[in-house]
Amino acid sequence: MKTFWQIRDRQIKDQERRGGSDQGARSAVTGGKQMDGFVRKIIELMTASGVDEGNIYTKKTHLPGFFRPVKGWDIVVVVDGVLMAAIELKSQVGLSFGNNFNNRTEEAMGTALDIWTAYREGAFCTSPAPWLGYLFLLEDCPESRSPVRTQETHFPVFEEFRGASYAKRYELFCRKLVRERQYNAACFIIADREKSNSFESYIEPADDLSADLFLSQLNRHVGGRE
DNA sequence: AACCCTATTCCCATCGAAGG
DNA sequence: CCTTCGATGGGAATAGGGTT
Repeated sequence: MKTFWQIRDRQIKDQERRGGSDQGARSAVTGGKQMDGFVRKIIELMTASGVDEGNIYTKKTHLPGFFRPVKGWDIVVVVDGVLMAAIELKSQVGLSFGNNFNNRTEEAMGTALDIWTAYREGAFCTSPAPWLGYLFLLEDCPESRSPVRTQETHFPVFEEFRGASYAKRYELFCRKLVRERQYNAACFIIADREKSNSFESYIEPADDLSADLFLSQLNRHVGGRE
């Protein structure tokens, strides 16, 4: 968590120094890399449990899609030409929850549909079904915890969305991704920037979306020891 | 009328592949 | 080797509709 907030701050400073031109807090994100700390940690845990580091890729991770030619994943594990796992990491910070929630959900659903269809069409040759993971980090703040009104102009929305905050919407989304078998596991974390250095720098709102469960399932699949 | 929510579009640093 | 091109990704400006 500390790395995440540090990198955000650094990106802002870097761009100011260059005479930055991004709008608002965009400077903190256009440089990417925010999730590098999580990437490192996940790799660390996989190698510690017996996965050869040479089989874990964070660059050149493009996998074929069905609806689009390729999609680069954050982490891909390939052993002897067999696709073992692919992981996406996402984060969202700031106030524009409505539009960005919409964007992230379309993206995650689309990515899953794209790769599973490609798999069905034999894109991964003799590979058995890969393990897909989705990790989402949301800023913990009043705006992400406040209820969001739902518009029900023609038909009622599903009950679980009524009075749900964006944090709740993301939690439901992650859970549904797993239960609909779009991803094998999902991890949902919320973090308060003010507590970036404290012992309680993050919260895992749901047991079924915990980091622990996510990582142990990953390790089990890639064949490492637990 | 003020406010809130959603959809669309744009932003640009970065990286890697392709082209010269 | 250098330049160009294209894709990526988290966020916000904007517009438009609805709600209170």
